[in-house]
Amino acid sequence: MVTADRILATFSSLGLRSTAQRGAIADWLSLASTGGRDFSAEEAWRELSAGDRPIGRATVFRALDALESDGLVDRIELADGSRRYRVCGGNEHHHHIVCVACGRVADVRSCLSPQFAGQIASETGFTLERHSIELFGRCDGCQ
Amino acid sequence: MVTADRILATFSSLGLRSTAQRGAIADWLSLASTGGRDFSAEEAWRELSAGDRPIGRATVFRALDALESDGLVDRIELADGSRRYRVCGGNEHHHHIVCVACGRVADVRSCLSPQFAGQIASETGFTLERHSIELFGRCDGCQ
DNA sequence: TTTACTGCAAACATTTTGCAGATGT
DNA sequence: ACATCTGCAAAATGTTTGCAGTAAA
Repeated sequence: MVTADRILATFSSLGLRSTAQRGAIADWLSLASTGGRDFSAEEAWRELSAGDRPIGRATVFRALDALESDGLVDRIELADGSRRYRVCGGNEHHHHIVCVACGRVADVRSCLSPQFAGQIASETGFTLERHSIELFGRCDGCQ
Repeated sequence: MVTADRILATFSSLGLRSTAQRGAIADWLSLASTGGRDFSAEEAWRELSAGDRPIGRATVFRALDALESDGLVDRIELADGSRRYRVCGGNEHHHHIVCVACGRVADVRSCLSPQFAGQIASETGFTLERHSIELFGRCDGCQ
């Protein structure tokens, strides 16, 4: 769970000013984080704008970009090509598993085994630099 | 390497008629397959249309959809969200590694270790159904 | 008072859709 | 003949950009 203050602090550490809009974004993201919720940029913008005081679409996109570059939020590219975000608090390297029934997302710490890179090298001649894994399954509630 | 005939046969096995356009698409894809090349739908359309006889954009998109549903071509969702295709001949489950320097793509047969699913289950409570892995590294020529 | 931020609306890139006419079976 | 395909152009989607005005520092 990531507090609004921490998000605000991240903005500031990126050299970005503290504005009312970023405040609203921080609040909203903190809530999303508490719920373990993932969302699209559009979705975030729509919900933020539904509130008392609307906010520009571009503002939300730009904020999300900034936070993602910092690592505070993760961008998840689903297998169908849709792009989603998730507040992961800049934790160390991890992956995500998406429930095919209810859409819930959980963090996964397990990762490629160390010998995997060696296997790749001998199989393809490539050296491995980065990887992204998207997992799909069923959460405990949906099995 | 996948022949144009095989692609045509795939169309037909999907209950799709054999048309001049699908013929041109089969030829082009077969060539791409020989070169181990990956491409976006737009790219395929542009090159196909550059030839003697232009072809409709939607036609190419629809053909690619059909072939992908059959598994003859793979859709690769890159980490930046861009979507690419690659003729993989309906081979069994595999992944892709993309060279960060030259963009070359290779097939990777290595996969998640068998105990991975168990690890996931104990860690998250999810059962694993599917996964997609995108790997990024450097090919032998670019190291 | 300076510089960054915001909102807007337009641009953008890519994909999908509806439909009338062409074409394969 | 009849159902499917095609091409077109329009709509849709989701994101980015340029710019003039607003607000933080």
